[in-house]
Amino acid sequence: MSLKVYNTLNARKEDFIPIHEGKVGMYVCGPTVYDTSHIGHARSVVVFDMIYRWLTKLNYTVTYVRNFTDVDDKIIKKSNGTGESCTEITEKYIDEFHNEMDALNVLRPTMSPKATEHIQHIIDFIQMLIDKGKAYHVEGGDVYFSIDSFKEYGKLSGRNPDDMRAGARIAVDEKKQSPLDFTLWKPAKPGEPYWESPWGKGRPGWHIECSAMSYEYLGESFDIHGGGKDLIFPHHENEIAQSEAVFGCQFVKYWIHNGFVDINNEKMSKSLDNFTMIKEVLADYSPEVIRLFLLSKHYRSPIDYNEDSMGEISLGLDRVYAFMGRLEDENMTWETESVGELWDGFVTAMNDDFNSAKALGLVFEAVKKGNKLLDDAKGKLDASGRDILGRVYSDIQSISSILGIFLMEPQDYFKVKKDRGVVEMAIDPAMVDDLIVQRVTARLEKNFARADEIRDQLQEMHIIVEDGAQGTTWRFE
RNA sequence: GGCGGCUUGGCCAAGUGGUAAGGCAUCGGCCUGCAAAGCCGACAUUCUCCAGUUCAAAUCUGGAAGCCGCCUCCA
Repeated sequence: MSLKVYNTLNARKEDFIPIHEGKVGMYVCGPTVYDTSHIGHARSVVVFDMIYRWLTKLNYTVTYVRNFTDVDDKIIKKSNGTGESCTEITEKYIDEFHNEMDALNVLRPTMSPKATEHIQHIIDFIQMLIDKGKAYHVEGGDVYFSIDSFKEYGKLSGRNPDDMRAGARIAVDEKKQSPLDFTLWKPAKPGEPYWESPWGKGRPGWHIECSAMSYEYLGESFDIHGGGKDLIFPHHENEIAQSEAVFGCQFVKYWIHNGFVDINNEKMSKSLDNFTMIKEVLADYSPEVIRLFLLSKHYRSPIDYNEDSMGEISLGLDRVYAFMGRLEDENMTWETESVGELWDGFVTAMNDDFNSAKALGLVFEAVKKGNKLLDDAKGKLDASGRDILGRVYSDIQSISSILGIFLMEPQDYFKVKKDRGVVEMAIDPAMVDDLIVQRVTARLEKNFARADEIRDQLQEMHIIVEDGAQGTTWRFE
């Protein structure tokens, strides 16, 4: 049972066979650091984090590179607007990005290179393109890639250069030999950041940094290149053109692209003013709820962010933790050697193009079965029951290390949730405990009217009372 | 205009040609003083529609309708 990956390049699922046995080179396009990251960035990062973890679990030695684009027109524009230097801006947002991704329990890539730290590599790369007749330098300092020099242009996005030439939406630039040619190096205007180059003072275009940096860290040819669907054209198409034009061999074997996050069924856009930032989401939901949400649909499908979905996801997470809590009450321990049905199903799901949605379905199915087993045992689990549940317990632990969820101790999870509620609702826990004690007393005295009155009172504070075998507990709804 | 994708129960959603996972919600039941939690049962003879291939199709082919994305910065 081997890994299958949907490859954008061939528009089908393919067996994953790395170029070098046992090793995987993976490059994912990171953010342009000129603004706060939104939930869409989080999806891409979390999805590739899951992929990275899974490849590692399959015993591949993975070199995972995710860049920061820290030289760009948008950064310059922001700098002109705020008065901060470009470096101040990029460092601020790189820090913020790292903090937010750490909060979301995302593993750091092997390398996180910045474009500005690879200017010489970029210049060398452009020079190689010029030397091979694939790029040209025009008066004024621009260097363009020549589309006509690369016959396979369009193979990733399924576009035909002739059709595109006819399209009215391509801006025509007098200096370009063909309207489709794109910028490799652009001259600096007064006041703009610049680097010295054979073509004068200037800065790199957007696409070239990824070709240069991926070559630097992963070589001429590597296994996986990822990013959001929107990058297929023109960004990734142009990367292929640059790299294959220079090296004459296949740039990337598997192209993986994640789908978008919609907000209330609408695309995030400036005009709708509905960009939902990661920090806002983190303020409302726990990191685990966010990860669970982002992984609850297949990574290539669009996913809709809205309050109802997040509420449902949150309930689902409670359910899993409640089950884990029950297992721990039975003194289950983590036996790494023991592998159960759940893990086998999980492996199959993950090997089928990283189907985390299917995998999560399996977890819930196991929770349901496990709960039934516990109920049927009525507190007296036999050896076979303990064995089955022990495997489920271990399997969920293993799964948690891949999906990056279900990582907490159940009691801690519910405590954190409760603490969060206490702060948000401005509740005094001592007062709640006092009411609970009063209610317990009333119940002992069979004063059920009083007991229910107290419960109603707590209910108004969004507090649910639960009379369990180990006594009465409370939680927020 | 060019390219691509999606359409599965009230909602979200998985689905490998062999007869519809899972979650949320709802309705019964067990448990409970009553609840909550948990469990059990019910809940799509059917997968947008039409036609075709096949012993067999949600899954393949052709067509129609609706929705969405990319082609300009975008995860």
